[in-house]
Amino acid sequence: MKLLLIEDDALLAETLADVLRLEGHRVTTLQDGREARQQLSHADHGQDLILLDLNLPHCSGLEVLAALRQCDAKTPALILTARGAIEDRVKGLDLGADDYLAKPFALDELEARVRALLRRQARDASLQIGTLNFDSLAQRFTLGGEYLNLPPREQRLLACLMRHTGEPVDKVRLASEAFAGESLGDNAIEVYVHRLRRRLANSDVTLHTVRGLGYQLVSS
Amino acid sequence: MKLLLIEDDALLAETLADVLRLEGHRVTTLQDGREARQQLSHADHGQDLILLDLNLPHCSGLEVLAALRQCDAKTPALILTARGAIEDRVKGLDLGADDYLAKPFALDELEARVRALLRRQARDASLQIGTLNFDSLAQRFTLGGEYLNLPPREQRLLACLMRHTGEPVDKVRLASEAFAGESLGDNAIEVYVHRLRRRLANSDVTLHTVRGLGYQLVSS
DNA sequence: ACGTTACCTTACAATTCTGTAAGGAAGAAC
DNA sequence: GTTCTTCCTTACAGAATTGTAAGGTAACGT
Repeated sequence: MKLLLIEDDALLAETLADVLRLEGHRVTTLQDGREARQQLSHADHGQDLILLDLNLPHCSGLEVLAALRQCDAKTPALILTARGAIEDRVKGLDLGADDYLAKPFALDELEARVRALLRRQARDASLQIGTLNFDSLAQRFTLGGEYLNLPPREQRLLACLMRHTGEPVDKVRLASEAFAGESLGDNAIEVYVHRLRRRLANSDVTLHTVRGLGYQLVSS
Repeated sequence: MKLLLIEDDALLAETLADVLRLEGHRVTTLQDGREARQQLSHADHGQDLILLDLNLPHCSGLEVLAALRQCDAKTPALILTARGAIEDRVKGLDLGADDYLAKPFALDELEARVRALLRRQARDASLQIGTLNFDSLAQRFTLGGEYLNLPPREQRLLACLMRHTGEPVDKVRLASEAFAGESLGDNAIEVYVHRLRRRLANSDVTLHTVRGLGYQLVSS
């Protein structure tokens, strides 16, 4: 995931960026408010999450946020603010921030909040892995540009796996997430997996089994 | 908006509930953890936002949260927790909470956070008409609380109609939006409509035909 | 190596979905 | 009214999906 960190304290910025990189994200940092505003004032800035300090040189964080929300209501923004500045936080949330963190904060907490925001964002984005795409608006899969018509059970299975791209999903979880409220035969999921694999053959997407942990989609 | 406040301190609960009611929300309160878990462990609890104290009698707030997320990944949950219990907050966020507030907190801040969560929720609102609901996360329909399993063609037809709730959708549009890239028989859509109607019979949702303009969902 | 467990594959019958066609009903236009 | 058009309903055969069972394979622990 691509994160943009806007923070004028260079030391803090580097520390945070490192922590987030360890979590597997690509992090860009900016020190200057005006620059940030410029970069965020067109819709395709390409970021998945903005971390924004409110106290910036040249242009306050609130202004940056306002500029961001003017052209992009979707990308989540997490505000970093000095403890006690409640007013600012309230203003920030009402301006369209999704969350804030009061300095000083525990790094664990930062990570947890970033995870929470990215998880939520992942819910609405159209899911993609390799040439396999799930358009959440049209409710349809495409594979290599072609529509992929799946029976309901396989569709739910695949959608669930795509929602958890990168991590293996075990059968119990699949049963409760993808087939909630439906009766499932003994080895039903294994059979669905098998049938899905047949459809995904000759594509760049493979349904790996992670023994003991579940199934996982990977693009080769 | 309907809020559920789960907080064992009766005095605090009433204060908060009053504040939120002043903002125009309908607030229900619960004191007991076990009761809360029970009420939230089926998907159609009907709440728009859960405010959850972690320190509850009989059943911890984290358990309540886990039970909620088991059957409903959608409804935002805001955790209320004692200041300093960072561990709990991190756990809560990773369990699927959307936000937390450390006690004691300013009422302004509570209001701002509730607004932020409800605003966000409105963005990815699930489609609803009468008791018919389309959960865009789970990719599933429910009708009167029951899952409604539809064949792919009927599912696309219904999803398309729900996306245009209120306006009639004509056959050409249905063909291109719901069945893009698929060959359609002469009167195929009429047949699908007929089959869908059979399934929606005995519900509060009707599929009206607006002669010359298309089909339209209405809740009676 | 052995047994155990988890997972794979296959096959088949039962069910459900799909396309097509044909005839009927209802509204609009004349 | 009549005619035309649009939409409804029904039925049926072909196709696809689903549940189930049975036997196979591969990884794992001891």
